[in-house]
Amino acid sequence: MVVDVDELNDETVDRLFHALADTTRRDILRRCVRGELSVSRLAEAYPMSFAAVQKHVAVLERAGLVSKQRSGREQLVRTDPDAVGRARQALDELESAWRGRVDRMARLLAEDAGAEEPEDPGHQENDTPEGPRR
Amino acid sequence: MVVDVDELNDETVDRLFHALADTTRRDILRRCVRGELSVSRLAEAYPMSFAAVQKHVAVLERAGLVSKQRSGREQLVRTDPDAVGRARQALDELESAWRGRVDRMARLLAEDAGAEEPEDPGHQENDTPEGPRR
DNA sequence: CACATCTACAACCATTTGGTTGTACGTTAG
DNA sequence: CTAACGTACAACCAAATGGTTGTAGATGTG
Repeated sequence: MVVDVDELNDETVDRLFHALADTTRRDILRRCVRGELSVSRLAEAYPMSFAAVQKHVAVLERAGLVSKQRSGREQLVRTDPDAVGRARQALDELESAWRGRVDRMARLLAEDAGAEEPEDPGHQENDTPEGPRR
Repeated sequence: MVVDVDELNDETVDRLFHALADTTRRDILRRCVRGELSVSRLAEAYPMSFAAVQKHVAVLERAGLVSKQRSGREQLVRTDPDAVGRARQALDELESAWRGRVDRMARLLAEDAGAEEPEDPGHQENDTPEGPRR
């Protein structure tokens, strides 16, 4: 769903996967899919304090997985339908390296190509091996 | 293929996404796709110590994303082609929550149903707060 | 109005994470 | 055999994470 051409930079993907790497947060995502829920309503479902759930929602929000909308004194949380699409895209970019999706693959492989290539879109790499230690 | 009916429990998905939530580790995955690399070879590519890279590889290994195979005095790392498939499956399970229903109508219905403890088809209903631990 | 709710946020604490250095051990090269 | 290499692992450290409690500000309700 209109998720394709975006460039997902490292920080974005970091936040995305980090947000997904917690059972409680994934459960919050599932709950807020079928309808907006207030934070306090959410908090009732988990064996932790309101503040803790608030923090989890904040993590999801910074990752772009949910958004909050004020309604009176409540803050309604709803998951962004395109969000999982972004995570999927990040996986696609990984998977394409060996699943043969040629279009993205070229750029990903170009970063190294077995020898030394000046282009390094993904990661800072020591073209001059300055010695890993120290 | 060969990725379908597996049960992905919470811990597994936690480890999977956590392993993916780091730029260096994702880069290691990409590098080890095109061929096995020894850990020390990998370590040359990053501005950190050998031991640090070793730890990253260990995280990827516990997540099932790579496997190591001894070859002489070297330990060759290669990524598991099915691994990203497992991550994708975890996303599928999230996405199916709102892929399987007509979005806007679902939200309208959910406003109502959500107010009275809806059954939770497809996931562990957490209405009894005993939920995820860490 | 008084009061209960819902939220925001700060301060604090224990554990984990991501990095370091140092040491030990097996394996290959000279 | 000796030396260099590749690895494993322990000990240590700073910072982030995930949780707590407490306080305070808006907002709805009697």
